[in-house]
Amino acid sequence: MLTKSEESRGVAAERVALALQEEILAGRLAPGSRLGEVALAERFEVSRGPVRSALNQLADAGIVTIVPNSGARVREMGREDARALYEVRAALEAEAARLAAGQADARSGETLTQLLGQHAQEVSSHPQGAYLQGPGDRDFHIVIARLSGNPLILRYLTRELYPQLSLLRVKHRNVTGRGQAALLEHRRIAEAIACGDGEVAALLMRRHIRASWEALEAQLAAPSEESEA
Amino acid sequence: MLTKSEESRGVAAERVALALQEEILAGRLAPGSRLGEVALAERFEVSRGPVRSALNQLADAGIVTIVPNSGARVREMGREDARALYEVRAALEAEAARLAAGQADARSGETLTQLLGQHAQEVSSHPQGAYLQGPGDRDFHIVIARLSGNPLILRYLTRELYPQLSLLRVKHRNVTGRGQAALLEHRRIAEAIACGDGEVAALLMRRHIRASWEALEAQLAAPSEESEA
DNA sequence: TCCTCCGATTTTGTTAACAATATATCGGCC
DNA sequence: GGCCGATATATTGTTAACAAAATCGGAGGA
Repeated sequence: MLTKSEESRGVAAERVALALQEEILAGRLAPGSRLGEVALAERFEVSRGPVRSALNQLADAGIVTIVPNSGARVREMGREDARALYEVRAALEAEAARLAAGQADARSGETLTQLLGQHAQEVSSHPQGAYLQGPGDRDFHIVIARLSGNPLILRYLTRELYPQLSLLRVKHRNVTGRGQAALLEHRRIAEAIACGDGEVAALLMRRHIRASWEALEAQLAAPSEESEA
Repeated sequence: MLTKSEESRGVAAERVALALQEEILAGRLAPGSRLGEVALAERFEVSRGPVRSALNQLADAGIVTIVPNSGARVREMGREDARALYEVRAALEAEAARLAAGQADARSGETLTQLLGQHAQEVSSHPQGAYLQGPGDRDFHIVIARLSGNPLILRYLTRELYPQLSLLRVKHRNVTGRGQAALLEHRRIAEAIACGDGEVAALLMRRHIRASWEALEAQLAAPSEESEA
């Protein structure tokens, strides 16, 4: 199962899509920026065909919006978009936790506790720090999605939800910062999964993501946020 | 919010995608069939560009598989694919039910009971009949997704999960046939939503979909099913 | 008889030019 | 001076030709 095979269609298109996604998620292309096809084609030294394909991919990933006969722009996420995103995330990750618990073997719990050990180090070195932002936290959630044995969930998370979450964080730098609390919640989730208790794992995961949402929502209040109709 | 605006990109592409999806879900294009670009371009009297775009859309919807440098085929869904699909469906629709219950106003419950009244008529006219298959049952689930107030869930259901479910049913004609039971379950779900009891609504919805899965899985045992690695 | 290698053919990936649509600018009019 | 309409520009949608890759068939040899 090639990780990149699905819906790629071409080498150049893939290259452009990857590079664009990287730039958008790094914040170098601000939300709302126009993404003209000719400009992109020149920048990446390809034709407009692959650029078109790449833009469609990114539109599916949810980080650009395409208006027919008008063009593509970096997506602007409003408060309602963010809320909907976190609701879907809660549902899918809670399901992932439930399924992972159902398939818990000895190796699974070991993997999780080991991962959490690494995270504990990182958190203690950055006392009130990032944790949640980098690939650190994400790894925990992705590992659980893997353990769930459901490739569809893993695909949705990595290809749509997480890119959109990263896009959300472009506007609000250094969000969260609730590293300690998150780590503790991760521990309890891992424990429930290791015990094979799917119901508890799902419940804790749902709470964990809800807490993450509430932390973000607090920061989402002040800035000017308006989603166009 | 234009219903078709997202990720369409062009009129011809949209037309081809719609027509192809219709043919695939109607079973006229069997799973595994090759979808050569030139052949499709000639059939629809357009160039290969829109055809390519349409195939990418259908690949995102999950009803065709694209192998780079090789081509597109109508997707063949194995047992594991079906299981993963129903797991995701359970998670998303349970969440939709929960959210719908949380936003229950007077009008919502009325809409649901009215819809169920129609369904009851249909079921009684087709005693042991279809119900689940047509747009009949689907409407119930889609209405709940609408009531959830989460456009993302609605989008996933209509654009990815339900097309894939239809594709599953291509192989196994006249599946389910548990119309009476399903209708009863729908009634109880609607009741929970009308009462504003999100937890119960989510639980009942999850059970409902699990029952649907088990009915399908029973029919999935006999036929030769093998998903390529 | 089976395997391997090579070439021909078909199919996808890419490109550049053409057509249609939307956006912006400028002149006229109220 | 402000608003409306027509023209001009720029951008997307589409097409057809070109290039590269993969598949298929057959010839040659073990």
